[in-house]
Amino acid sequence: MALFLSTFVNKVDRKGRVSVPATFRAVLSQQSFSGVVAFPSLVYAAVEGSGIDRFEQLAEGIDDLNPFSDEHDDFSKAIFGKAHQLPFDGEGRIIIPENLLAHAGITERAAFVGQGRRFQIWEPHSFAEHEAQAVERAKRDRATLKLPSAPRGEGSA
Amino acid sequence: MALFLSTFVNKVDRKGRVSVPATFRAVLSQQSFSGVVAFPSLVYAAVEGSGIDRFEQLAEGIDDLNPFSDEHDDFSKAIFGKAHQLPFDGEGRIIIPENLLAHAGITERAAFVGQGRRFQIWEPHSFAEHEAQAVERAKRDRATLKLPSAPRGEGSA
DNA sequence: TGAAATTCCATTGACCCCCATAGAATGGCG
DNA sequence: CGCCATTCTATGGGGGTCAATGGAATTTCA
Repeated sequence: MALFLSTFVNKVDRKGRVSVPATFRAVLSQQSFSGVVAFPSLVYAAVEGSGIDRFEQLAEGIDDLNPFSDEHDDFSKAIFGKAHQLPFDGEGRIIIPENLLAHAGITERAAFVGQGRRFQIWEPHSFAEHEAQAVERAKRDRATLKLPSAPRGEGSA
Repeated sequence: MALFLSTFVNKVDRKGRVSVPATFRAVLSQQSFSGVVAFPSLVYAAVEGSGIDRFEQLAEGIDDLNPFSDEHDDFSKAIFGKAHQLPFDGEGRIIIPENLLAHAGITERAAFVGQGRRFQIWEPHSFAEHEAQAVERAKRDRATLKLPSAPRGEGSA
């Protein structure tokens, strides 16, 4: 299994440590860096997370664009410039940096939301709100959404 | 066989365990994750189930489009964020999480309904109701149903 | 030397593995 | 053609293990 699935809400202790869900850990700790790579979401009040592998892929992708374009530069600053490598401690916990916590409004609990190849970390309440809307939109757009070949999640037989 | 066929009603024991029908198990346990991937149906009071393979395909496809677009973010949250990996125990049982049970209204019995490439899990009574209506609709729309070229006849008598 | 951060140890509660049983299905053999 | 032996599926329960969490001990760095 190499997917991030489900949503887990874990506690942030007074030292700022959070347990990364065990199933996520299983995916992450097999990669060349044993930990989480995190950066602020460009659109949400949330933290984007993934393993280092995906990040390396992303770097490659960006390099394939025009390396000297403005786009490239902006993107690099927005993502790489703000990304952090967060190593696991012995028990599989990480410490999320202050600025990321602030960006997501996280204080004592953190919701790890699986998104397939990546995941997000939210403040549980703001996630609940966002999720409700996301599900509504997904429900509405379900029929028209273009999915690459694969499983039609639902609907017709 | 690589299809989920037929309907089986199994018991949910007091620990929340349910046997997955053996024929379903045969399909699922060959995949890279030996168990069920389940998430709440967007349209029915039922649980959608499949193997991890379908999900990996889906994740890959979404990822290939635009890794950081929010175009599919709603969909990801509605599906991946609410999906659970339910591993088989030694006897081929799974534990369906509380929120999924609630979504489907399942308490002591669960109906596994084959749907070809995927399956659904229903509370038996609400399934009976749903099925009756589905049959009605099928009867009514039978004339307009189009099948893609496929071979006919044979199969089950 | 003091503060912060990292490693180590302890607790608890949920989950998973193992074993046991009954009934159904299967197959072999008289 | 029917009976018995074997296997497999569905089910129940007990105990060991691991994940999540808290705090202490030790290290690091200014």
